[in-house]
Amino acid sequence: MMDGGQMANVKKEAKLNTLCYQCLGILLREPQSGYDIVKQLEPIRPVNTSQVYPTLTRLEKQGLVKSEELAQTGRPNKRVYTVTEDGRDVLTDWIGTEPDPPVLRDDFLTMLYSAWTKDPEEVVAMLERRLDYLHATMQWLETLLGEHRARYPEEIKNPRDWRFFRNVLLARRIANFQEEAVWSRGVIHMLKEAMSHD
Amino acid sequence: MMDGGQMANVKKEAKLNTLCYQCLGILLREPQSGYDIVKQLEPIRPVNTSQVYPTLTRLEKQGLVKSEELAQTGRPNKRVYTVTEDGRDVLTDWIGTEPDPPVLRDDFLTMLYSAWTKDPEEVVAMLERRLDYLHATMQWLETLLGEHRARYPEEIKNPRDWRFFRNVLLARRIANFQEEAVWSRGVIHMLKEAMSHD
DNA sequence: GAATCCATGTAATTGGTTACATGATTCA
DNA sequence: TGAATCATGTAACCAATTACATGGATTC
Repeated sequence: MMDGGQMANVKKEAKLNTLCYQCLGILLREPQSGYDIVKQLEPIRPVNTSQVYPTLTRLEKQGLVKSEELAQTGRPNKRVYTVTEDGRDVLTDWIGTEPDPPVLRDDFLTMLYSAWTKDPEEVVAMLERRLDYLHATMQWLETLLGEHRARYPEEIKNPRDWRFFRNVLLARRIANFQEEAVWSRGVIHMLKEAMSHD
Repeated sequence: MMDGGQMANVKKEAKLNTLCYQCLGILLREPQSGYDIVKQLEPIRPVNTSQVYPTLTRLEKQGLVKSEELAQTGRPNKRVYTVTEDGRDVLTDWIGTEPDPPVLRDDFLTMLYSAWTKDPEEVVAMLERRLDYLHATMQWLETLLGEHRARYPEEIKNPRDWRFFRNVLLARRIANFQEEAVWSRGVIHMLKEAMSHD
């Protein structure tokens, strides 16, 4: 309050990376520890503790989050982080700005890129294993989505509640995997067609 | 030929990253320069020259590619790289191994994750701008795919030709964008529904 | 006259992964 | 008895981006 002008400066100087905004977003839903964040972030963006802990320390130094030690019995103490007013402002100022184009890193597709050097049968086998992976991941995501919808049947309809966006973002990922499964089956079909003409 | 045993060792020691395999794959299609690789890689995986040039130097030191200077008139000389036998072996040995799970980096989705802090109208505006981006990118990819299919109508049917895989991989990216566009319109619809009930 | 294309690189910095260190509790 | 979960961190390394440097040819 007293040094509002200085705080505004801090806000403008801060150039944060994606992980910072992801941490702020997750902590705004509910205050929690670095360990919790890593687990919550797993379905969206796998990240290591060795990256999260220093990030939280940095955010605290910048005054965007604050923390307090929470004593626990039978397990190690927790350091629980909460988003400050400044942190919330930095996050909401960022939302709506022009994002960088999305980037997909997928070694499987890199392999397919040069799969013309392989026997078509081998490529079919690769795609079939990929389908197994896609189905397994989809089932996991569908379980998460089902639980979410069962637990918050009303909140997921309210765009002012974070559960609305968790609902649609989970649905999007599932649709994405579904679409890749359809495509994979199409490519398998094309490969088998071509093989039958030899 | 003389030191085949040593070469086999080199092959096994080499632990390459994704970019290395992408460079080997692109050079196996056709020998070309670092500059060419950056441009060819653009629709799949945007990468800087400052990462590609050192990578090619490293691959050459490992004997996986070889290069020769190509004199040009009216423009700078080119260093054209070609994949060696060892390089081809390293690449084909890698294809078919278990790939790391794919990772999507997308700041737009990170923004949506915390978009419950914003007015639903603002979120609708964000999604509509996203649709513009999606349509523009799709049109670009569809142009590339159309040209490819027109130029190689026979080759794209042959799974022993790299053009087959370029065809299906481009189609996959387009389907992906298409699917996200459908999803975006769905979310816009849900937001407008919720807004009308206030 | 300014911007873009062609062409190759180095240096500095940030982002991200892997390995290491510690230690109690719970479950198979 | 060994593995997994909870919990926090540091150190070393590899991956990737940004900035810098150079310079002729072409296009607007």
